[in-house]
Amino acid sequence: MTKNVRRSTIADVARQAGVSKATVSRFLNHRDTLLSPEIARRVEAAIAQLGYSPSPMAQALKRGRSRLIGLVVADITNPFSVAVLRGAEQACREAGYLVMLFNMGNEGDRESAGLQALSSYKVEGFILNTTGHDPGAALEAARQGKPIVLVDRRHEGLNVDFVSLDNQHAIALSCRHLLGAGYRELMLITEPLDKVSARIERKQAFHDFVQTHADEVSGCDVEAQDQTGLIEALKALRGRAAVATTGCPGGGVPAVIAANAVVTLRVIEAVAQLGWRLGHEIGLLGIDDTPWAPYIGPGISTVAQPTTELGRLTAHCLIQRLQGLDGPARQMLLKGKLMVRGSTRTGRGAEPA
Amino acid sequence: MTKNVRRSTIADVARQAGVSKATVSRFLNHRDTLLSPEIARRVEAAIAQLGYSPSPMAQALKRGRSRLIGLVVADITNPFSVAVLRGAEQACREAGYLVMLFNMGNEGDRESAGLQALSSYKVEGFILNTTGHDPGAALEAARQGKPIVLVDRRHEGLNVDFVSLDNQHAIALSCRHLLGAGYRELMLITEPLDKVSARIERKQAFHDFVQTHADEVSGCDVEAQDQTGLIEALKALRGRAAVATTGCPGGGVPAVIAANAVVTLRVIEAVAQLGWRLGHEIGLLGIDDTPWAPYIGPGISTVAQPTTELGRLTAHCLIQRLQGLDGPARQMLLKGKLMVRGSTRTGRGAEPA
DNA sequence: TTGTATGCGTTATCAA
DNA sequence: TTGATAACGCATACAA
Repeated sequence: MTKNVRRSTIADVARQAGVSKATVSRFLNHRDTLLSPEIARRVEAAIAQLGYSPSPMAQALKRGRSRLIGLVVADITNPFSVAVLRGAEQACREAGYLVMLFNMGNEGDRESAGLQALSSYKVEGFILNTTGHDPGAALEAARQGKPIVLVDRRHEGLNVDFVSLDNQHAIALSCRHLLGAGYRELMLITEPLDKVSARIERKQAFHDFVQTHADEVSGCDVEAQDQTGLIEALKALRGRAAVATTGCPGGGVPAVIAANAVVTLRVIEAVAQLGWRLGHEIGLLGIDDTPWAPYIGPGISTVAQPTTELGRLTAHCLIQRLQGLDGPARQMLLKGKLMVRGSTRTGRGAEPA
Repeated sequence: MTKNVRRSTIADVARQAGVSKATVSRFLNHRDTLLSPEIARRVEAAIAQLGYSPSPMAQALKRGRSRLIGLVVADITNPFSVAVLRGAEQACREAGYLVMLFNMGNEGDRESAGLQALSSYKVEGFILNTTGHDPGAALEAARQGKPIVLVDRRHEGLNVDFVSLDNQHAIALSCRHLLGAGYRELMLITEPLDKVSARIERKQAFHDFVQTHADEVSGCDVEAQDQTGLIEALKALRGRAAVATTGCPGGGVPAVIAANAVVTLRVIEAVAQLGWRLGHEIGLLGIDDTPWAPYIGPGISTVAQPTTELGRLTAHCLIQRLQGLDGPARQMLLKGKLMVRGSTRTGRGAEPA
């Protein structure tokens, strides 16, 4: 009713229960040991009556720990980041942690600033989905023994738990599917590598596959900068495919693997501009499933990442470390799932339109 | 080099500068008044040497303020929420605030839990994008004088600053466009209203428009629950349109307004299942622009919300309140922007395929 | 203009 | 088993 709504403190509880603050604190933190049942009851009642709950701030000041987890993400615009964030936030919350968010908005050099800001709030650990271009503060945090878990992107020089899609597997899965669908001329399109580990790994995996299947396919890759470059690359690809594989089933139709959802959309745009039809003049398979993938043209084939799982797993790793788990850095790679749709249905078994 | 990396405190600075802690604190907080230049220099040097920065936690404990802003969002899965979050986080960061995130994952009854968790960290104010089904804690916070700003969704009984798309304008814009394109039979499809103000307002605005233009159009609305219900509604709509407007230019083609991006996707799916072509057998206009809208079928016409702006504006409102701005609750409605694409190009002036 | 002392809400170290 | 009491890092009323 009145205006004075000061949250009750440990002192209030102590007074109400007729004991000392120390006793209340003990009840809270070491309930099991050292407590006469009678006093315990009184304290418990007082806490209930006053609706008391300890101030995390004061606890943080005293203990140096805060029940806070810092989450810094390179670009919250990226739907993949959001999906991970979602899983991680949920898992943290369930474990009694709150998430402090720092979004770098793709300014790679602000990473240290973010970590420091978060550090000053005594976050207990970090989940990082960043480039690692600005690793100073991360190394510092690691050195101080603050647990860090990386999602999706490794940092070189930072040997900590790492959770990610199994990129090797995802690419192999994609390539095998395209092979099975009759495509013989493949191209991987990624954003500029820019030292982002996921991009590098996907490209490497693609190279590996093409190398070990050199008798069946040929492949190349492009780092898509601008839309005109992308269009040129696609034209060149189709030229090669026509020459190389005339007579094959599927008649010289090439296929593109888009290394993430952003690229997928750009390829879709380019193909539209060229007036080609997905699944006819060109095959397309995108890494990252999206809600709209089924409805573009004949449907876009994708490899779906288990995004929420990735987020949850990341949080769990961190929380285990927070609870004292020791041991070498772990690496947890989750498998992607192939979603076959119309954009890769040309070729063997399908009649060209 | 060594392991002991204790952040330096105000006491360290004081010792280093040969002054008292109080003096250092004064330098930090009241630099302008009360300071001999000589001492100021010494303190400043010491701070620089030690790389000192104050602990926000300790400050929060002392002042009751924390440079923290609590952001609670109904469902971070929703791209619109993310876009707003992005703008808000950015603006907060620029103003020296950090964001604590609480995602309710669409569990409407956890709102109070979120506010309380955030409150205990002494966040200075709240940005809410929630249903308001569980308003207890919000009312409590407001009563305590903690500023709250609502985005996109009003809470009844909570008379605070509110930032949103101008729903009335967006719907009128949509309707006028459809009218101009020759559509005469309109239908608004929303998610179940569920007391969500944005949905209610859009529906109301639609009714208003239809009423005041009763001589030109007829319209109805549907709350889409499941996919089969949606399909039935679409069939019925097309039936009505065929009967009502034979002979009209555009020949009895109806149009649908999808009240948000989620609904848009569901309509797209339903239309695909019916084997209709967007822009031919049916018109479609969605509220919320998305990166994929141009590439579905002939392109989906949309009304784009200025999402980042909404987020930034929301944060600015809150920060103004934090800086002491008084006065009645404000309402800031931003205009949406019409993006015309192929899904609404049938009708007058366009020849049916 | 500067320093001393106190308290913010906890936890932890001592005695009792 | 419990209770004073001293920190944690900072801001401020008061004294100097």
